[in-house]
Amino acid sequence: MTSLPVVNQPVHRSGALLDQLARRVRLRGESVLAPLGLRPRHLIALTVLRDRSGCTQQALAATLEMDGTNIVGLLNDLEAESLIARRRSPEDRRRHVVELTDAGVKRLAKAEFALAAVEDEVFAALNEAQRETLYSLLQQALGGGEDIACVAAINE
Amino acid sequence: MTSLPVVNQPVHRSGALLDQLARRVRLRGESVLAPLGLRPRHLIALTVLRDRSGCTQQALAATLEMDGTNIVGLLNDLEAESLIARRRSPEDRRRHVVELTDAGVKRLAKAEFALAAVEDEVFAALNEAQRETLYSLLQQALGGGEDIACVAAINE
DNA sequence: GCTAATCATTGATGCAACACGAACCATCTA
DNA sequence: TAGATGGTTCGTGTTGCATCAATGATTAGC
Repeated sequence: MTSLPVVNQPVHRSGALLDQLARRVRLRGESVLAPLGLRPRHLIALTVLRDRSGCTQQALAATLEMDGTNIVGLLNDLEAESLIARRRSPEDRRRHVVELTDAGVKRLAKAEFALAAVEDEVFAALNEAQRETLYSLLQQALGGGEDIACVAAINE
Repeated sequence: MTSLPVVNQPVHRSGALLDQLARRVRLRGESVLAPLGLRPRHLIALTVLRDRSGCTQQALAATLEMDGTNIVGLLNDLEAESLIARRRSPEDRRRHVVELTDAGVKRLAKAEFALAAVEDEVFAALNEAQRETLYSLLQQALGGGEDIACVAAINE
């Protein structure tokens, strides 16, 4: 190979940091979300569904990387409050197609608004531009991964 | 006010994304870490301790935002494998000062090396520069927060 | 049309990560 | 000397999952 001076940077694993930061958001977020009748994972599910409405439960399980049985319970919670709706898929009537309802969209917006203070606190050390950068990096990292699974599931 | 076109961006809450991405890393990381006798939270603790060796357990509890009693158990695990050492603080002999041992540093490096493949997979959609940006943003966000508590605890 | 395989659902069981409280010892502080 | 504080131990409870087993509805292979 070449004699390029391989920089050999000290690796910089983000995993632990990510975990820790997520924990902080979750801890504070829980108490903020509670009055809205939501838990962190509900919020995640709603967030995912906003972008990918019309997902199969299987595809949802894939993106959330959760067991199918747990998805059922989670959707039960959300459906009980009419935040999502399950329709049977026309092509394959075994499948349920999950969609965000208007109420769901509103509740999600409400939750995000309520979380503003929380994120301000957790991300206090970052300025506006940095937060935006962080957001788009996260979005990109997540989007690149299992997105395909969901889209494929829809299009097939 | 001015007639500047206020962009009114759609808020962009990173919380849910952060949670979701952290979950992915954790899920994959667990199986990689297991052979090393570590769990995710051990890795987090070691990571924190690398930067802030000589922390009081209280300060550690603050940064990790964990209950003091659980810190004890966590440190017991790490001490049992000689990855950390507890010394009594000279100024206040009630306090334990926690330090990373050489073995701890090595094990941590080993773990991070083992996690390379995991992060490559999870951050596949990000290039090298983006990953580095993400890392420093996370670092900055975390450092800005409870850091003070730890440093203050040491310096007082 | 009979027989798999598949999707969603329910229920049971279990584990691990905590939080929380009570009681204890050693130590510092007033 | 009395009271607060840091760490430790133990017990208890909760929650977020995974996992396994069983069922009903549907589709697909032959």
